[in-house]
Amino acid sequence: MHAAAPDRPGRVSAAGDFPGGFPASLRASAIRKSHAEGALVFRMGSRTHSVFYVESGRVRLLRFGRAGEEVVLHDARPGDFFAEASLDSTRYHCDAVASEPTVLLQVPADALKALLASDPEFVREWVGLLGRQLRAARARLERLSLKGARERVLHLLLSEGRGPRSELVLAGTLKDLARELGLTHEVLYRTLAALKSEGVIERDERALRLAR
Amino acid sequence: MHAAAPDRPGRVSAAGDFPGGFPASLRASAIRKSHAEGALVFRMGSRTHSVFYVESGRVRLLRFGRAGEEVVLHDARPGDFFAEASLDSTRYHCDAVASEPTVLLQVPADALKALLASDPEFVREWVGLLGRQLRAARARLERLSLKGARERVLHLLLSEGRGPRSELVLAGTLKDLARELGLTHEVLYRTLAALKSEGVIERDERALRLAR
DNA sequence: CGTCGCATTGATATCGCTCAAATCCGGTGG
DNA sequence: CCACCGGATTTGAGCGATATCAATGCGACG
Repeated sequence: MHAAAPDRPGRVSAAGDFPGGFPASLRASAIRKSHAEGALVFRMGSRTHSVFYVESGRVRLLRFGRAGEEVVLHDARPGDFFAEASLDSTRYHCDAVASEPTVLLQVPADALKALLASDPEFVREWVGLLGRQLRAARARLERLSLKGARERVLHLLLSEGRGPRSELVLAGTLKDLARELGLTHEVLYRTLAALKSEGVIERDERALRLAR
Repeated sequence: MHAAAPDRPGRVSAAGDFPGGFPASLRASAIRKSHAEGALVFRMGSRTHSVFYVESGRVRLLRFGRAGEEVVLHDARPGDFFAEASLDSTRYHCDAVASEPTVLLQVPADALKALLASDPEFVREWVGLLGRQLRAARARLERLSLKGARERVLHLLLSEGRGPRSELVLAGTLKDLARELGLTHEVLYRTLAALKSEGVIERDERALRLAR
């Protein structure tokens, strides 16, 4: 269920998909690039050329409805890969935008394919990475299919939290968390306040955990 | 965006994840097994031993909340793999239940790992499979993060439908579709009726499409 | 010190959920 | 052949939870 390594505390939207860090075997072909806040890393519909790894900063994968509503498909944080599923696709299927100043390692798709064809150890790492991301996406799916705000919060704690108290360290703001949970921030505030006053959870500066 | 091959019409919850069919290289190590309707293929928490391919029938991956609410994580149809993300995990993280009489090809994890370590062509197929499933899961995530019933239906048509009219052939019942969309069936019926009366969509025996 | 964004709380509106009932349809058995 | 049954499909009515609109406090930052 968990994408993160057991030695790290539970986090939200701040994965570090590759516990081992950036694979050494990819380093030679990777190009380091910096992006300013708001910069477009790639645009939906452009030809796929690379897979990316976040060294620092943050990149959001977005799609837009006709009314301009922005939907976050993925929120890549330091240690995450993104666009890794575009390997066998000819076009990017969403926009990638740096939501803060960001440094990326950009890996040409050709190099990655070559490595997959020649390095069994790397294959193992890469298949593991995709599997973890898939499980994480399905966990989020499960969470969003719950109806109530309270149930989603509790599900998040239970499935992502660490330790006997299901402690969860918040990576971003509560507004970010609200979006991750498919709620408005107002409802999340109220729900957390209610859970706290009922003695179900405890709140900390940057963490949530079950009370008992 | 699309998980299905371009030559097939858009479908819902009836993928066929592996356009090329069951990989020939896996056939030797695969075991064919039949399951009656309602049979448990594996249970959450048991040790991972195999990855599965649906020849015929249907398998649902389920998790249960404390109140017994059933959440469908995945609905595997003929041509789909499932539990493929459990390769590097030691325990299954959900239950797998045959929701109708089902024939599966069961592939021992060891055999799969061996193939990944030795057959570059198979690696390409497998990485492609995982990537498609990841994109499909994220598309569903995007859909569930939309607020209104109407928006979800339209998003489904736009993202899964085929051809100039975004035609979508329904694999199951409208109740199934409602669950896939995270709605009650009543709301889905009403929404479809409204969209139809407004001339936005057309409905067929087993298909939906944009009117225009 | 002024501004901006997050956090918080209040009031109201909206939309989907729940409960209910009627119809349709395929399948089954008498 | 027909009555009957169960499940899907529809439509209605009302409720409740979440969204929306608003206002305030607070801390960071220039």
